[in-house]
Amino acid sequence: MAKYIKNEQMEKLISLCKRRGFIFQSSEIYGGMNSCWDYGPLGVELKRNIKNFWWKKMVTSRENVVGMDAGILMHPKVWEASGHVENFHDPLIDCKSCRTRFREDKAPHVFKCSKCIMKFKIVNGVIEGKSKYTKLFESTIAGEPHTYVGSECPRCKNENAIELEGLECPKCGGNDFTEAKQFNLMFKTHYGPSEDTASQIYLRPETAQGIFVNFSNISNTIRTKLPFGVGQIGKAFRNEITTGNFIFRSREFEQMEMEFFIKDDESKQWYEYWIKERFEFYKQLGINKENLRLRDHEENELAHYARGCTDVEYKFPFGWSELEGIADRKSYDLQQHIDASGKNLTYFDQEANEHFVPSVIETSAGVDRTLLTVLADAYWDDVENNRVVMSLSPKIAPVKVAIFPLVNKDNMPEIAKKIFDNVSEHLAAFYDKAGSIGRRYRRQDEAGTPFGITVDSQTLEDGTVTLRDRDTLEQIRIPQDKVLSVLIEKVNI
RNA sequence: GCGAGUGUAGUUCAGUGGUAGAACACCAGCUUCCCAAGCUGGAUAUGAGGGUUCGAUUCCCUUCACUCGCUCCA
Repeated sequence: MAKYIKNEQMEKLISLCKRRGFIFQSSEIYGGMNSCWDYGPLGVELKRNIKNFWWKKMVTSRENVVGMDAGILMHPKVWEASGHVENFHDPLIDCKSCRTRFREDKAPHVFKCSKCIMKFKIVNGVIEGKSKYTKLFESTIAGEPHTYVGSECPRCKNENAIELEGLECPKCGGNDFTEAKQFNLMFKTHYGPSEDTASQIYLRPETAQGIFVNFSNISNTIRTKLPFGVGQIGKAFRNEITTGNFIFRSREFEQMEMEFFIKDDESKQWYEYWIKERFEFYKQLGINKENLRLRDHEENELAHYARGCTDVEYKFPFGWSELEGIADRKSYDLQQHIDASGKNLTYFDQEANEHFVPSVIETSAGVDRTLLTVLADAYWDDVENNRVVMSLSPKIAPVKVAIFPLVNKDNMPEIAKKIFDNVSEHLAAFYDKAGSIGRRYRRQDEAGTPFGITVDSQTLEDGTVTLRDRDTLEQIRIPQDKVLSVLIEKVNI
């Protein structure tokens, strides 16, 4: 039941996005493309406003952060060094009896001893059952399930005795599976017109590597000292096995990433600083803080090189989901490129007179996810007034003000148009004279336009117009020559 | 990719082996002095391809998309 209501909430939002021109399905006239989305007139403005806000907060307003824009196409060796070629795939198997598909390494592994009756099961890296033998075993062996094979039996003490009996379906308990199939998550393409294997390259699966491979270029040109950061916004591509939840997970998406280079002994302080900053960012976007939370990654969730990772999550209608990850990656990424390229990607500390590889704190956010968050958080049914409202923050609203003549006569359209011409040079504005005033207000409520200016008969007498607030419906009168300055003040709150 | 379900105007829903209908939304005109009012008129749909049939939106096949689950992550 609860699930039904949640889906209904998403469907309302998706429907509004299409109706008002925020987001359309890609290639709709050809039947649509699976989880590919296009941003319409309102969507593109909203997205651009979000990216600009991030850029301002993370790059231009900071003394020690600079920006860059790397290409989507990069040398294939970048992805070997980063570990994406090797690790960015999933071995998946299907249970033949219940047809469930899951990751081979995450399935329960059943092991037995070839010399005695010892038998045990590993589920999610933990030994099931707590006999004295399994306890003994747990303390001596750790890691991926396949590393257990060939170890000493804790019961009969025979060396090289443990072997894998088989996997067990976590759903039905069956043990007959299809062969593991590798799913590589990187998009392949060809560089140049000939499609031989030598020309095979990848679309970047993340923007971060563009920053790491340019580390020397940037640190040499900006002449700044540690700590300093490099921010980037751009498209990334992943052949995800499963996509969905509207624009939440798609194969083409946009990231806003910042790599902050530091001395390793300052990592804790900066990690905590950026977690706080990034959480604050979403609040400043106008997101209700009740719907935001931070979640520390468990030890077993962490990549082997990461010291810590914290997610910013939002409570979507489909559940709590990740918007951004803030990670302490130590010096892993630069070191990988040093090893692979043979180039010296170190930093020279004048005071200590030493070269070292900086550590890095990464903040990695999804543009599309942030946009979905903003939309989901702004949406509400104003039942009392029989309307749907998108309470977008004026900072990011696609249109800041709509300007109307109350009725389509008596010189009101001409006056309103004049105000529009003046305002639209400075703010995103919209002019509408058709239909009843209530209908025009409703349309702007759905578009998330925070303010409405209406020219009425009193304007003809004393030169004042009404200023309507989208959320409260309250109206005040202001002189028509003050419209622009009042709006600018309100939008830049 | 696998399994289950679903595809009719922009949206929500009817309906039929024989010319596809409504409500709301949309557009135009009239009207209208503040929150989806009214009047008149208008445009718009059987996801795509194939098969069976005199005739298919309806029956069959394929495909595409959507929803849920497995999985992954920004």
